[in-house]
Amino acid sequence: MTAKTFREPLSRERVLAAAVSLVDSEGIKALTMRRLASELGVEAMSLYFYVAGKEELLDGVISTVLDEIVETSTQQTDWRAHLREQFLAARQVMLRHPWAPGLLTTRRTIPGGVYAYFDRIVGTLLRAGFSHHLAHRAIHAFGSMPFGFAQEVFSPAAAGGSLEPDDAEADLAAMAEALPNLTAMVAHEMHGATDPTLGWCDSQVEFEFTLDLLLDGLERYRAASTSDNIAG
Amino acid sequence: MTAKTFREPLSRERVLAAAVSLVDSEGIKALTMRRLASELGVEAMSLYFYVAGKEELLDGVISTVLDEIVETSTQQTDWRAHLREQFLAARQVMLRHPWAPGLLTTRRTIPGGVYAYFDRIVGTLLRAGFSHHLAHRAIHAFGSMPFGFAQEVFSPAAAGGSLEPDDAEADLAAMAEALPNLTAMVAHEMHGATDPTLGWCDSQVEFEFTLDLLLDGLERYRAASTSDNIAG
DNA sequence: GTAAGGCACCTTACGTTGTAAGGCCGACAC
DNA sequence: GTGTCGGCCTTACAACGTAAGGTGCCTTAC
Repeated sequence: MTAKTFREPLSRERVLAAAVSLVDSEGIKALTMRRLASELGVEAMSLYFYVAGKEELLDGVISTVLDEIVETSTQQTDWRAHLREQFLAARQVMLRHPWAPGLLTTRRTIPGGVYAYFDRIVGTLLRAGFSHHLAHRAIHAFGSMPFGFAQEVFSPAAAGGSLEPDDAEADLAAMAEALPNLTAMVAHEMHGATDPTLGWCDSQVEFEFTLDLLLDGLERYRAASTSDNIAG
Repeated sequence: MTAKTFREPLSRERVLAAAVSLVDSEGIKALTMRRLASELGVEAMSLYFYVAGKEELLDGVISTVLDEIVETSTQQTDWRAHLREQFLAARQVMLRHPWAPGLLTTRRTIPGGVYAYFDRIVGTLLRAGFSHHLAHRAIHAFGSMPFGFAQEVFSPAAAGGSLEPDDAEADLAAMAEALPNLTAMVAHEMHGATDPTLGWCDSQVEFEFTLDLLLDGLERYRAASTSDNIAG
């Protein structure tokens, strides 16, 4: 029978999916051609039939993750609610793949699908009455918000490392002296935390705060430009 | 004579400085232990006398760049003007080392000096009347602004790559069809550009726009909290 | 003087990586 | 049967980070 030796034929999709789940479970450093191949029950060089090389593999991995964002849809009609939901969904995707932001920022080519994704966002803005000019600025203002990782620049755990900040908290008293403002802030925040189990910093809340700060600020510009009829 | 064979002794500073200038001139991929060593007229293993390994070398490179930011000072007294100047200076540093943002986001340990840097920022906010809570939010809201690379998530040239977006502009007509909003936006922006030589997108202007959007939004919260006396 | 010790650097070697070059084999065409 | 070709494998190589240990020179002690 062929059943014994039968093997599901490879495909670009299978390779990329395997890569994503490998990185999810063992970190970005585990993603080597040999390792990925063995994960698929295949030799390393066989992968080159489906991806041009390691770089293209990484681009593909990113695109696969981005597709997860694009697939999310929203029923919201108000532009702010729409983008808010969109960006929060993006954040959820990135929380599922904490390594993705770091990988994305190191890509030297813009992975396919990014343009289409941004086109949709610009479309939302234009339909809401944004001028092209203000839409452009809005895209910049959002920064990495569309990808859901605006203020998580430092998230060592996400990159697969430990959370220990370089011996910084070895001597807490010394830290309080060297960093009076920071320690005071943390102390106040811990004390005032509504849910102590969340720790002193709920990054979901912070994400939404920043998001609303930007959306509200842009709304002010939009309202002003449409009433002045400066819209481009 | 010793003059002929004399060689300036190595030091951690010299190694890191050489690493920075090597990456500046040839990109992050050129930074290998062997290459860096040869740049210093030395063998690869000799570097291990000054840095524990490649990872620690990269941490050191980042810290060296961050030091450039910390060294900048400002005379501004208004909190907004102060932070604005601070962040704009950070941006200038990052423009000198376009590879730094990408490297920074991949670090798994928080390089030394980052805490001190943020402590100063928090101090500025507290002195301006920010509550600890709002100061905390402000830090999050700024995202990567303190490092000067908020909206430059995609800057392929910065990573040492080419600017070609993956064959995307191979067929401009097809692109216009697939990405109507984006192409319309670019078209409008190019037409309305005050200085055509800058291209359609002056990222310095965009950086300042976003910065002011955040600063103005936060100022509204600050003013409200101090007048309500919720501060603290 | 000379011997000891150690700093600063070098030599060699190993395992791992990405990938170029080419081989093998079953499926299908004629 | 013979050819063609898609799909996967074998072999090989250069470059990487770095462990282990060696070497030469300078300082210090006596």
